[in-house]
Amino acid sequence: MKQKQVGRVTIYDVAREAGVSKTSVSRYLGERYNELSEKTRKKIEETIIRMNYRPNTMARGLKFGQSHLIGMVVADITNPHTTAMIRGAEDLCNQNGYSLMVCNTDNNAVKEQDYIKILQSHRIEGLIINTTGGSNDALFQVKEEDDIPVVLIDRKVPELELDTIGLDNHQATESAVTYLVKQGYERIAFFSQPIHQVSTRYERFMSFQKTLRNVQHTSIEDVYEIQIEPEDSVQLQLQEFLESSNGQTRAILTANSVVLLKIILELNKQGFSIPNDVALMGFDNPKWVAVVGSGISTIEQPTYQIGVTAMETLLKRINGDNSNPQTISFEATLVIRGSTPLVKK
Amino acid sequence: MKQKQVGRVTIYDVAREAGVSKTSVSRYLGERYNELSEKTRKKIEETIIRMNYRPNTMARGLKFGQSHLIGMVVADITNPHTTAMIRGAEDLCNQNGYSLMVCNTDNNAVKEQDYIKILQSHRIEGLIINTTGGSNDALFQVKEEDDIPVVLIDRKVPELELDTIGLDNHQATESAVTYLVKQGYERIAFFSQPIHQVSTRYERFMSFQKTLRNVQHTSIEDVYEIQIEPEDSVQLQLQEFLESSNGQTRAILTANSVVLLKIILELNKQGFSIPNDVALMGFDNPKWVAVVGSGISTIEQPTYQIGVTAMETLLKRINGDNSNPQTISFEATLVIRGSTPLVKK
DNA sequence: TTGTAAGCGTTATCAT
DNA sequence: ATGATAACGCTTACAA
Repeated sequence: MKQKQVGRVTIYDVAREAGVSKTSVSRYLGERYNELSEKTRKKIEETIIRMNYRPNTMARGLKFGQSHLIGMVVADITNPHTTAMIRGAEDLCNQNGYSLMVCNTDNNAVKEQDYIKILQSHRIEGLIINTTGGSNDALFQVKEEDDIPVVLIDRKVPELELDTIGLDNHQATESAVTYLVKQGYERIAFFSQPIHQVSTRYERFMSFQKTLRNVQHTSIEDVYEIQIEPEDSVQLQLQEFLESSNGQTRAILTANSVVLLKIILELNKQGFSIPNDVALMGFDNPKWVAVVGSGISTIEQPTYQIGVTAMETLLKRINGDNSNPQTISFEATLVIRGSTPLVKK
Repeated sequence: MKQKQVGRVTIYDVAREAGVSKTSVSRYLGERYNELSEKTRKKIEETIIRMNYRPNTMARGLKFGQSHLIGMVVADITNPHTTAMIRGAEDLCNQNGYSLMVCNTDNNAVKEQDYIKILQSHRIEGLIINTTGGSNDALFQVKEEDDIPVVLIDRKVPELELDTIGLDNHQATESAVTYLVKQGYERIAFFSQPIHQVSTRYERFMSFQKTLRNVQHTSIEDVYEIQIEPEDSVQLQLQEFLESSNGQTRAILTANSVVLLKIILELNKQGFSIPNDVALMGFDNPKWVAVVGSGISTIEQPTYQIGVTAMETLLKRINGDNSNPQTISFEATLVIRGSTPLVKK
């Protein structure tokens, strides 16, 4: 029973057309030209082009136990930070003969686990994951049982002992908070989506508290965990902060650009002015922040580079590097714009 | 010689462990439980879970000539419009047992062709492409020779007779231009990246001209083709427009959000005010436009829905629909914000 | 230089 | 109800 996919040319078809054996065609594909006569080689070359033959990756993969596939699981593909990392990973992926399967989990742990299973079925040779934090067992299993290298990107999972590429959140937060204090802000609030489970938020939160205590010697903790979806209480939380700090100079630090945008929308809606009523600074540096008011100051990450490095690390592991898992943390850069001016006394 | 990938469990391993034949395991996988005794079934089930077995998609694919893979080639993954379409496509993809391979071409035709080849090698069962316009031969070949359904998304290729899902650019442009004229703008300019080759830009440009002639009875054509990268001449082009229209009320329409951002940056840099010096309206509706000045008016596309529909169309074709290629054009919605106020006479 | 045959993991066919 | 076997497209010993 012929099950062959309609229209697909196989190595056997090429061999028949060229009047040689499929072994010879395979030799041609493997570029082992020294094992081929000039004539045969030409004939095969011509036939392959004419028939538009493309080697079947699945058959090759079956033979070698290799898929040439890398899995990349991201929490939110609509986030510019994510897409920049994808570009970095993809560029390197292709330069090394791999293809990238990008999977978007929408921050949903169940989706994440499902995707991991699918990727396992596709016999990916490596996995880069920006995890929700809800699939530790699955990740452990991929790494230890399947023996497939896993690189965490952006978000850490301390208990997992995996290569981790991301931002030096402590340095980043510390420099941001220190800067805000130096600019003269008396009350500084930190706004983030739910802090626990996601390491980036947690690290930024911890460093925020710590730095504030060290630099400002305050015991007030203006930390707000907000919900972006579905119903948001941001409005109330914002009011709470602004009322409690009435008369003081104040600034808001946001954990990422999604929160940043939300805060700006709310401030606008409630008629507060940036930076007169409240200064503003946020993690991530999407291009649009330059055109909001007199510009929003941000904490820029080398996003593309993070993607590249994650893939580099993965490739090293694929190529047999067995050294201890490492964490690479990139330094952030403060990009100062109009939203955090020096406070006039 | 064992070439088996280290650590990967096969159907044979499961069979041995469970003390049955691999046929039985295969029956279990195919959920043909009526051909299995209760006891055997339990035993297999238990073994599969214990060994963490995952069926090998490549082997399955080889057998069936199916990969369960869909290719999606996009021109710019950092564009929010693109990522929204990807989400739509991906959601539907997964609901139907397919996986999506997303490839980013950076608007580079060579990269696009390379990706198409790779996807062919992976024996994708369908292709969704937001094409640069530089791989018509390759696309023709995928469709006609490989007999793999191809759906164009966003950008059309008239000579190719393919299903095309996108925006009704004529309706969108017409309503935008008409609106601007009604608001009282005397000079309206259209800013776009190079117009030819990319159908969306071309259609918007054509409708821009046509509508302007019909509604404004003008023969002035303020059309500017700009380069975003590497060196940009936007500054000069902007000055040219603003000087030549000195004394008139004027507006700028941008072909997409990338151009929009560029224009805003330049206007800011040169000290022009929106909307006092020039009104502004752009295609696409990224979230940030709401917080720039008093908001930028935009032409919103149902991006997610476009992605979903593209995938729906592809699935229909995969399932054997042979009817004539169709073009589905979605209606745009004007989202009016502060950048296009009524001109006071 | 060229070809034959076995095997990769899976499913379908045909026995038993 | 269960198992042996062939086949999918490809590569590689091994043989000629």
